[in-house]
Amino acid sequence: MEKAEKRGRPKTLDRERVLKTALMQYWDVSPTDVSIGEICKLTGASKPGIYREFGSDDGLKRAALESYRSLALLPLFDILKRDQSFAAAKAALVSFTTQDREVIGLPLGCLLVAMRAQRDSLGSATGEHVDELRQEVLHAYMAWIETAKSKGECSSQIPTDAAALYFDAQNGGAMRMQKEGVDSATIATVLRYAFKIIE
Amino acid sequence: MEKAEKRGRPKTLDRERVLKTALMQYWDVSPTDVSIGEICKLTGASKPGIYREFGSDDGLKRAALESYRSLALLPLFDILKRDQSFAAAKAALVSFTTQDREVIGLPLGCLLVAMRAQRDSLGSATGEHVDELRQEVLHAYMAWIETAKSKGECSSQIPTDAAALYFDAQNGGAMRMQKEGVDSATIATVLRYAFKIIE
DNA sequence: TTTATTCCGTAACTATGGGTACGGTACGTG
DNA sequence: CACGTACCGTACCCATAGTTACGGAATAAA
Repeated sequence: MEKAEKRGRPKTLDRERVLKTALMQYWDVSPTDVSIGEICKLTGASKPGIYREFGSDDGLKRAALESYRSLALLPLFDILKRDQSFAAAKAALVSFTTQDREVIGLPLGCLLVAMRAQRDSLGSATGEHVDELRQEVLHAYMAWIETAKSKGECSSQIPTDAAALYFDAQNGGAMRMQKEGVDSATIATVLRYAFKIIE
Repeated sequence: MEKAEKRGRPKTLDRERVLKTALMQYWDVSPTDVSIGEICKLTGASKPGIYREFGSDDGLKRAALESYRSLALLPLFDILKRDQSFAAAKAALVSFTTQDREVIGLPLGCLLVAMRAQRDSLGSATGEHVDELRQEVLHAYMAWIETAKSKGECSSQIPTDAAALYFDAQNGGAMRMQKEGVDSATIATVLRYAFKIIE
């Protein structure tokens, strides 16, 4: 229904493989310390091949970040949107954040957190997408908190936007600790204390 | 007593100026996005001059970080060591963290936080100093918390090391928000909520 | 089989940045 | 005034990384 026999030389570049490899490298190493050449070595692709597919280094990073959204951000949004008590959601956040990454084969830390820290060293397309995702995350927290407030499960004392920044900061702190080698149990302890405050 | 008239051509390189310029650039821009050449342009020094004085890029960064300790970390330690109530210290931390940087002529954010985020891209001397300062910060928090516990101003429920990580994470989050443009009032609100939890 | 088409990948180009070789210069000393 | 000393800075080296020019190869259509 789609792979109609096209003219010309067949494409051999494995887009998915390049994209996944780039994502994992950016995530595991650092978005600014992985070169196109490195991705080529790891995937067997050629540099012009990658440029044809993604346009530029910026384009590849942007595409990888978009993949990251599907892979790591959507599950977070899912927890926040799920119909459950505020306390249950907070507990789910703690487990989600501190789950054993090795078991699921994903790197430590958070790519969005890393990219935010290097916002100014990124290309424009990637940088702007970072901003968009950050807004999306904050909006998700806000919607969640508003719901909790309306159900009376969360004090209306704290402004919703400040609370969203607070939760986002806690998550960012946890991701950083994870990357720096703090054990999951300690991170979970810290998070549970952090999440007690808003209730 | 010291500046005995030495033989040879007099030194013209202004060490303090280079050091201060480097510190401010690393702090304001990013420790990994400021080249030696840039420092030269800004100070009028020559590259070999800087290499003679600091040995390497790593040496200059390390020296700048040490300056940062005196300038920005010591005041923090001072607050934590001061003989005051736990609540007063927390309030002092909030004001210290959210003080108007423009007034005192210092960049936004925290150089140590930025360097921790790029730990692996730094030279060995700088990287190791980052680790040392991080330990020093955590120890300062721990000593402070232990004192508060002994005075009964802080619950002994939470493990001291987790509490130290918690305070450090809050400070890091605040520094990041500041750098991303969140206004001081909002940051202060977030911090006050964060600091309520431990009491 | 020829042609149009589409993608391939080697081998460059260019810019940046850490680092230094080396001839020169400004002093005190004899 | 010549000599030793200590620092100066131009001009270069070299590695890395983003990017592309270009000749070639593989396919469908004519």
